[in-house]
Amino acid sequence: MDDESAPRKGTVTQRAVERIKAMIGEGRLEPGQRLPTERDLATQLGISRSSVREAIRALTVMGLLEARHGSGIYVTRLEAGDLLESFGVVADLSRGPQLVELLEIRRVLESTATALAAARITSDQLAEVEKHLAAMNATDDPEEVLAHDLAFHREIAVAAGNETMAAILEGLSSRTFRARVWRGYREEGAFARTRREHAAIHRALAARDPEAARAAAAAHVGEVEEWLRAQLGP
Amino acid sequence: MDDESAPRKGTVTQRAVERIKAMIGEGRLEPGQRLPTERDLATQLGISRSSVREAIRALTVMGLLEARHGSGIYVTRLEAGDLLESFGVVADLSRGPQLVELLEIRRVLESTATALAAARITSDQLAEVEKHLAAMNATDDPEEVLAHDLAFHREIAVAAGNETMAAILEGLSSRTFRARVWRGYREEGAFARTRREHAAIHRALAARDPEAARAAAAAHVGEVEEWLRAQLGP
DNA sequence: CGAGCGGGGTGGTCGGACCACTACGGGTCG
DNA sequence: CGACCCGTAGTGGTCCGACCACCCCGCTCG
Repeated sequence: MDDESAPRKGTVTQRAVERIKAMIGEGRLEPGQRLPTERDLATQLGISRSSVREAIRALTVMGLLEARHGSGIYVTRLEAGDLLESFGVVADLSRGPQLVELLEIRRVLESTATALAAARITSDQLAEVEKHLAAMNATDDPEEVLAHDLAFHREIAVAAGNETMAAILEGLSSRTFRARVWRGYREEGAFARTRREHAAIHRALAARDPEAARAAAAAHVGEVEEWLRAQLGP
Repeated sequence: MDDESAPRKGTVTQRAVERIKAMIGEGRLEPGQRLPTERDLATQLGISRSSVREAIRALTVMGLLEARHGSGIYVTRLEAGDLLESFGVVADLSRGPQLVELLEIRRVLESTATALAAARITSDQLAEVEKHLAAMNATDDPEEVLAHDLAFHREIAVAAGNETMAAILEGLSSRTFRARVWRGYREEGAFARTRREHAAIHRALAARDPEAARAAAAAHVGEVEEWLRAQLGP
C-alpha cells in the first residue's frame, strides 16, 4: 500500500534515487536539512535498507547528499563545488587525445575567467594572487610549486565571480591530472617559461586589462596543450 | 591476511572504490572488459558483498562501470559521454544565480564550439544541421521544437571535433534544464527571434566563417542569459 | 559550574537467503 | 541439416536481521 503509485520502470534502487532527487529538486528537501533515518526511509519508500543505502550512495557521489557516520544524512549546500566534486575523475582517467580535449576546454574557460578577473578582482584578492606567485618562485620543490600554481589559478577563477566556472576549472586542474601531464613538461626547461607566463598573467590583472589577461591565460594553457599534442603525434 | 597492505583511512566501501578506480586508471582493467562477479570481488577485496555493491554503485554513477543484470559488470568505454553523463544533474538542480552562471559557461563553450565547427564541419554534417533547422521551423509543437533545437546544437558541437566539449554542452542543455528556463522565455515572443538567431548560426556555418559563427552563437545564448538575469534582478 | 562518562540512536559492515534476468547449450522439430 | 525453443546455470538485484563504530546529548560526579 504505497502512498504514491509506484512507477514500474527500472530497478527499485533507481526509483528511490529518482524520488529523492525529485524531492530535492522540488524544494521539499532544503540544503543542509537532515533526512530521515535509513531505516525510516526504507519503510517510507517501501524498500529494504540495502536498497536505500545504495540510493544514498549514488546521491552522495552526485554531490547531493552527505552521510555523517553516527549523525545522519544531510542535503549538501547544493553549490557548484558540491555538485562538481566528482568532475575531477574525468581529468584523472582521461588519456591521450582526451587529455588534449580537456586542455582545450580549460584554455577556453581559463582565459575567460582570467579576463573576467582582470575586470573584477579586488585588491585583497590580487594580493593573494601575488602571494602565491611569490611563493611559487621562491622554492624549487616541485610539490610546493604545483600547490601554489593551483592556488594561483584558483584564486583568479574565484575572482572572476562565477563559482560554477571556478569549480569546473578546479576539476580540470586536479592534483593528479596536472602532476601526470607536467611530470614530463617541466623537465624540458619549461620552468622558466611558466614563470614568465604567470608573471604576464599577474601583470594583466594588476593593470585591470581583460584583453591582455585573456591572451596571457590562453597562451599559458596553450603552451602545455601544444606540448601534449606534440607528444601524442608521432 | 590481505594481498596488499590495506590503507586504514576511510570506510571499507570507499577503499574499494579507490582500488577499483586505480585498477582502471593503471590500465589493469580495459574499457569494455568484464569484472569478476560481485561475490568473487567480495572475496578478493576481503569485504562483504554489500560493500562491493555500494562501491560498484558509486563507480556506476561516476560513469566508470556499467552493470548488466544477469550478465555481469563491465568497464565503460571511458569516453567523455560516459564520464559526464551525471553532469546533467547540476543543470537540473541549479537555481537562481547558479542558472545564470551555467548559461555564462554555456555561452563561452557554445560560441567556441560553433566557431570550431564553422572551420571543420563536413557537408554531411551541415546537411544534418539544416535538417533540424528546417524541422524546427516546420512545427509549432513546443516539444518537437525543443527536441530539434537540442539536436541542432548537438550536431554543431560534434562537428567541432571535441567530444568532451560536446558532452559537457549536452549536459548543459539537458531536456529538463532547457524546458525549465524556456517555458517563460518562449512566451515573450522570443520564438521568432530564436529562429533568426538559428538562421544566423547556420549562415555562418555554411559560409565557413568562424568569427561570424562565434558571434552568432554567443548572441544566441546571451539573449537567454540576459533574459534570465533580468528575471532574477528585481 | 565544569569535565567526564555513559547510553541511545545513527550510519557502516557483514552474511546469507531468495528473486529476476541473461546467456548458453542441448534437444527438438521442420 | 538448420533454425528454433526451452531449460538451466550463473549473474546482478533485493531483502532481512544482526552486529559494529561512531556521534551526540544528557546525566552524573567532583
